[in-house]
Order: sequence, then structure tokens, then C-alpha cells
Amino acid sequence: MRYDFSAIEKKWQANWAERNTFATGTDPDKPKYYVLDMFPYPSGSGLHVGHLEGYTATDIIARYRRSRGFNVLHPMGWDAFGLPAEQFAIKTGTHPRLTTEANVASFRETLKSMGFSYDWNREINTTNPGYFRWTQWIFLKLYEMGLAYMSEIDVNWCEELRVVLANEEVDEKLAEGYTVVRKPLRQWVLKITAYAERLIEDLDGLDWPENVKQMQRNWIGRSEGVEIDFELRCHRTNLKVYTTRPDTLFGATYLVISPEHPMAEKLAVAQQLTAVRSYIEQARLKTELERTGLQKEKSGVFTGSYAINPANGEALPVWISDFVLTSYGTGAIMSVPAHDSRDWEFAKKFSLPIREVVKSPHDVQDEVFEGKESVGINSSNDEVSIDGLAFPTAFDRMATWLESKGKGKRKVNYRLRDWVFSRQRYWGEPIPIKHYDDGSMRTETSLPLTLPEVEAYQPTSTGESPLANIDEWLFGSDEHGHFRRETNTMPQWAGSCWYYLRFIDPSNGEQLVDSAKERYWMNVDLYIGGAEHAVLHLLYSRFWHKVLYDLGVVSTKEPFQRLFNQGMILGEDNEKMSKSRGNVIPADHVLNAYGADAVRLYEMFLGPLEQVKPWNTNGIEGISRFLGKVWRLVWEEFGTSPKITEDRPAEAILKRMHKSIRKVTEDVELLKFNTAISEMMVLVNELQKAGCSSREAVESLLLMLSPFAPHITEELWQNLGHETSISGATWPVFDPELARDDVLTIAVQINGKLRGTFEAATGSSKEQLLLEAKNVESVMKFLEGQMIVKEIVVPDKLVNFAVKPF
RNA sequence: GCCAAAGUGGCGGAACUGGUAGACGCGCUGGACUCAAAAUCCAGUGGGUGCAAACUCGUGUGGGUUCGAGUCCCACCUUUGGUACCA
Repeated sequence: MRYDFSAIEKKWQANWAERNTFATGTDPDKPKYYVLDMFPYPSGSGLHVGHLEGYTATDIIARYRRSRGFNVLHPMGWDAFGLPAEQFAIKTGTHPRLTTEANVASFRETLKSMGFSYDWNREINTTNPGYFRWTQWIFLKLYEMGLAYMSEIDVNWCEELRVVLANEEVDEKLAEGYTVVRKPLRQWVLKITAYAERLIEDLDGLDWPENVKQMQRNWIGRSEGVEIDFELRCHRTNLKVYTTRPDTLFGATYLVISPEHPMAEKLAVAQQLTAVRSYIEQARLKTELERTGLQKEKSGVFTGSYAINPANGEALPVWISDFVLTSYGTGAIMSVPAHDSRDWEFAKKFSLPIREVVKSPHDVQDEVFEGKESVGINSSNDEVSIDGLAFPTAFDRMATWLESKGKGKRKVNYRLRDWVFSRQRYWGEPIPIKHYDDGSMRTETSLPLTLPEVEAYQPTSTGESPLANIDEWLFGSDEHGHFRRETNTMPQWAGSCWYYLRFIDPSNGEQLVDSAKERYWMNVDLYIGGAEHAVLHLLYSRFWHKVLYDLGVVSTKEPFQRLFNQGMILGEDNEKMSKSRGNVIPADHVLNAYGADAVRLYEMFLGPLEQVKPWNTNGIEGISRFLGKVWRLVWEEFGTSPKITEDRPAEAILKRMHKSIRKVTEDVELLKFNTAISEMMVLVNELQKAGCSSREAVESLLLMLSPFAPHITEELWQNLGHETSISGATWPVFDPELARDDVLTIAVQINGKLRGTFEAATGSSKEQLLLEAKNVESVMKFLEGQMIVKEIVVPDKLVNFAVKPF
């Protein structure tokens, strides 16, 4: 019988669906395992081989865990709100729902033909009212807790898309050729900064790649510093400045405030007023990116005013410059040009004095010195001195002194900003808020608040979403009066912030998730997805989870215990797969040509899961050959019954088999699928060479292989007379005795160079190994006429002689 | 600029806590089977010298530690990812 992958794969996929083979286990005596993929946005271009990598990995783990006796939750769903479907609607008038449905159907079909063991009964879709009802519910909770507020802020406005972009999205859109300007709009904002501290702290307990944790820490950007009050000459008010280097206060030679600082214009003296006004106006016209862009020359203008340095009473000129960010700290800084590269550049440009206050290895007039490992100099007044003190002590003493004088206060700052949460789009979750004529706001009383049908999908000319055009949806009245609904919708992140919870209890109409079920299944034990979500999705998700924790909805502080980033698969030209490059390998293409088992195995065989690696369609031939060999262990080409034998395999085969079980088990646990497959290839090669089709050996192989190649193993398992699915069978165990080598090859080196080998029994004594090593023929000639200076023996490994001529 | 990771045959990649570099696969070369081909099987395959036995060089570059370094240390080069005036 020949191996017909296409018929076999169809047969078993139908069989699994019919028997509901992969329904989530509920046996209360079993431990649980929740293995999750980052669910996809169902795009119109379909899945390519790169998308399947992570899904294959989680499927192997899901199947492996089931065979180790776990109840496994392994679900799939769709992150289906999003811009592409809306853009398509604007162009063609097709409702985004229809586009989305078609794309979902195509994605689902491809995933099913890969033989993934998802529990399809739990499929979710973020655009389904039964789902986004709870997304809206969470938003209302945020609102009630004061974590969602409206604010007039400068947003990143994209002219062409007529949409507000998150700071994070700006670069992406600019790269795609859109223009982005700053424009003030009333926006919903989520107070993620209130959770900054916890978002940093709780990273410690997670099994995440260190670099992802570090990226999140950097993104949150916690810093400890001091807010210092500078008195202004000729003004009643003070100027507050934030610094992380209070130890350099004696070296401050000027102050700088941002152009948007409330004091900016007030500080301008008469002669400077025109210059100051024109500088502020210029800055306003620039986008954020132009202001913070690459290799930018420093610019600025002097206000004409002076502030008093609280440390030494000096009068410091106050400048305005756009290198100072309005939204960080107090929007004002003290400049210490000797010890800060930005201040140094600025001082050089405008010929401001540079004063050394940290002992520097070179002249600070020529080059800045930012090091913290040196000590203070020129830093004392009648009450305090930090001369000779290293950074931590100097920081502390200055901070304490400033606080005692009422001139400063220690302060922790974060780089993280609050999250702009509203989008002027149609295809998103409506924000369930009503605005009354008297200016008050109330929450919608009945959820879900669904999207009305609209004629056109373009935003209005004022930048509001198309919902603002639908009067019958927009306006209403109740006992509190006449109201207008919120027209903003939520960003795509919203639905993906909590989807892992809904999988636990996908059709609950009463609650977001049943508490008992939540307690059983959380946390997610393994979460696999692309590194592109290392910061945003994972940070937003963690934020919402903590809010839900505070609400008592979830029982854990963190959602994802173990995170793994799969590496991208590049095109055959070693470039990122993209339509424009024409190097995309569509999933359906290789699936039709080689079958799901071959594609699954090859995806995993390419290299380490976490690594970026190029696809090479030729290489899949090797996998097809391997599957052919496995098939022929059971079937002759023209045989009518399996050629399996019931005898015990030869000792050598048995040892190989147990070693393979050990190696494959270890590798699967570590997600090292490439070497696990390699090991199974070695085993198959040996079985084939030995002409061994012993049931014991072949069945062990099939069991190990089944998470990787579920269809062929399921078929052969049945051929061998089993009536139940191999997916319900138990993972093989190895016998440590049999997995051990009795005889080992020992290397013999002279001065570290390999000169020969010999065989020795495992556990031979050092003396014996030395004796034998000296008798190896190829070694003897190198020892002749030499004096052995040192003998090194590594048991079961090697013998090395350090020699010198007599 | 800063932070992180990585550089191994023609290619993808193996190599446990320093211990026989190149497992496994692709590709290539030769052979068997065949009328022929496909499929399959067998043998070989890092560079150099040599008929051969063998010798020698070899894990980005240059140093170092060690009996012994792909693995550890120092300096540098390159690539990838992240970040971009956060005071």
C-alpha cells in the first residue's frame, strides 16, 4: 500500500471533527494546561508559511500535554476589528462584516487543513456582539474606576486615513507614506500610568524571554529624581524642574523650558517677545517626529528672564527649546552642560558656560562627561557639600538638603504615557457612553451597544467617525434628558486585551467568565507569538488584567506565565515575506503539494523556534522522504497487510529507541523541535537499516511522532489494529538502563590534538583508561621520544597527554 | 548614539555545565535497480598537500586564559531586533 497523504489527511480531519476528538478535557482528576496562540487578524491575503510556525509549535505542545495526561485548553479565534476591512469598505462599499466573514472562513479552512487540534467549539470573534459586549463592559468598569477619562490632547492626525494614530503607530504609518500632523481633539484616554509600578514589579515572576521583559521596563521607563524649585527673578511664581542628577545642581548654568510650557510667553522680556513668540509658533507647526527626528541641530531662544540656583544663588538664564518635552517631568529642565550631552550641545551652540562638578577624565569644555562612577567637585555652599562624594551618596545628600529647605521633592517619573483609546472609525467597538445636553456623561445601561448600518464609511469632515452621521443611532433621550452618543470607537488592541479569558468560558451570557472556570484554567501556561507584540499588546493586556484583578474578576495578577516568541520565517530570498517583494509562500500552496504532516514537520525542522530563518521549499523533500520511510516501516509498496512483527527488537535497536524517547521528550519540553525531529530521523534510519518492523519499536516511534505529524501516525496506528485515536494514547517512557551506553568511544589527545580513539566500557577507571590510551597505535608514535608532563583523564570522554621532548 | 541577541561547510542548522567541530536535512558526485525514467537503496561530500597511509589549516577578526576554546575573558568588525533628545 502506498502513502497517499492527501486521502489520509482528509480522512482524519473529518474523523476528528465528527468525533469532537479535541474538545477541551474536563476530567477533574487531571492537571490543566492552557496553551495559547496570539490569535490572528483575518486579513484578505490569507495565511503564509510564516503564520503557521507558532501555531504548529503550540499544537505539538497541546498534543504532547494531552498524551501526558493533562486537560488541555487549546483554542483559536479572530481579532477581527481593524483598519484593512474598513479601508476596503471605504473603497468598495462592502460592509466590513462581510469582508471579515469571508476572511475568517478562509483562515479557518487553512488552519483545519493543517490538522491543528483546536477546540473549535470555543472559537471566538472580537466583532461578535456576544464578545464585544464584554469588551464594552470592561471599558465601563475602567470608566467607573476613574481609569478612563476624556482629555483635549494633541493627537497624531493622519490626513489620508482621517484617523487618530497612537504614538506607537505613527512611525509605521509614516513608513507607509502617510502624513501625520498634530491636532487637538477630545479623546478618551486610559490611565495606564496608574499601573506603571505594578507593571514593572510583576515582570519578575514571569517566565518570559529576558529581552522582552527588558523592553517592557524600558518602555515604562521608571526614573528616580528630584523636582527642584527655582525662584524667578522679577516673577512671583517658581519654575519647577525635574532632574535625575541633583548631584550636578552646582553645575547648572541655565534652564530650558519647552515651547508649550505655560510660562513660556510670560517669561519673555519686552525685547525678546517677538523672537519668543515666533519660536513658539514654529514649534507648534512641527509634528512630534520632526521635533524629535534624527540628527537634529539644537534650536532655542532666550527669554531674557533669570532664575536663581537654590544651591549657590546664581542667576541662570531661562531659555526655550523644543528639545525639552512638554509631556515629561515638568516640561522644564536645569541644564548641566558639563555632564549631559544634550545640554553640552546646546551650550556650545549658544555659547553658554560649562562648569565641571563631577571629576572628569578630560576637559569638559572639549567633551561632555556623563559618567556616574566619579566624585563631585566644586559643589558646596555653607550648608551642604558633596565634594568627593560618589553618585548615590551625592544624590541622596542633595535631595535631602533640598527637601529640608523646601526647595525640592524626590519624585519618581515614568516615560510611559496614558493610552489614547479612541479611534474615529466605524469598524471597532462603540464606546458605550452618552453625552447629555448639560455636559454630563452617563454610561449605556444595556450592553452590547452595537454598530448601526451606515451608508458610507468615511469619517466626517470634522474627523468624527461615520457614526456621527447616523442621527437615529446618535441621538436619544431618557429620564436624564436628551443625549448624543459617543462616536469614537475603540482601538484594535481592545479586543485582544482580554480574549484569553473568554476562551475559558466563550458562551457565558451572564458573566465575562465564570469564576470557578477562571480559577481552574488561569494562568495561560504557554503563550506563543511574534516578537512584534513584545511591548504594546502584552503591556496593554497586562494592564487590563490587573484592573480585572482589582475588580475580583480574575484570580491571578498576571495573564501569561510563560511567553515564547517564535522567530520570523523569511522568504527564499532571505528577505521578510511581503506582497511587494513577491516572495510570499502561501500556506495552501505547500499544503497541497506536500501535505499537512510534511509542512508541520518542516516548519519545525527549519531551525530553532525562536530564530529568524529563511524558508527553502527544496528542503521539504527531505521531510517527505522521512515520512515515506516511516510509512514503509509498516507497509510494503504492494503489501495488503502491515508487515509488523511481534518479536522484541534487537538489543542495539532497543537501546537506540530508549535513547530517542529520552532525547525527544527532553527536546519537546524545551520547545527544541528541530533536534527532536532530527533524533526521530536517526531512529527511523536505524530501524530501516536493520530491517526492523517490530511492533514495540514502531509504536514508540508513532507515539513520539504523532504530535508533529498527527495524520500519518493516526492512520498507521489504526493499521496496526488500534481502535481508538492515537491522540488519546499515552506518551512513551524510556528505561534509563536501556538508554545508557555500555561501551563508549574515548578520544585520545596529545597536547590537545586528537590522535586516536579506543572503545572502553562505561565507567572504566582512570588508570585503565590511561593504560589503554597509551596502547593505541596511532597514539604510541606521538609519545615516542617524548616526556609526559601531565595526564588528564575525563571519565567516559577522553584522555589527554601533555608532552615535551626529552 | 544607546540596549539586547547572533556570526560554524555550497545552503538550513547540530555540538550537555570548556572535552572527538560539522549530528540531522537540503544540494552535489559516483554506483545499484530499470529498456528508460521516476521512486527507492548503497557509498562519498569543510579547505589544502598526497597514489595512498597520513599530515596540516579550519567555528567573523586580533589577542589572552587553559593540558584542551565554537563554548570563558579583553578589544574590534559585521548582521538582526528594540529604542530614539524621557533630563
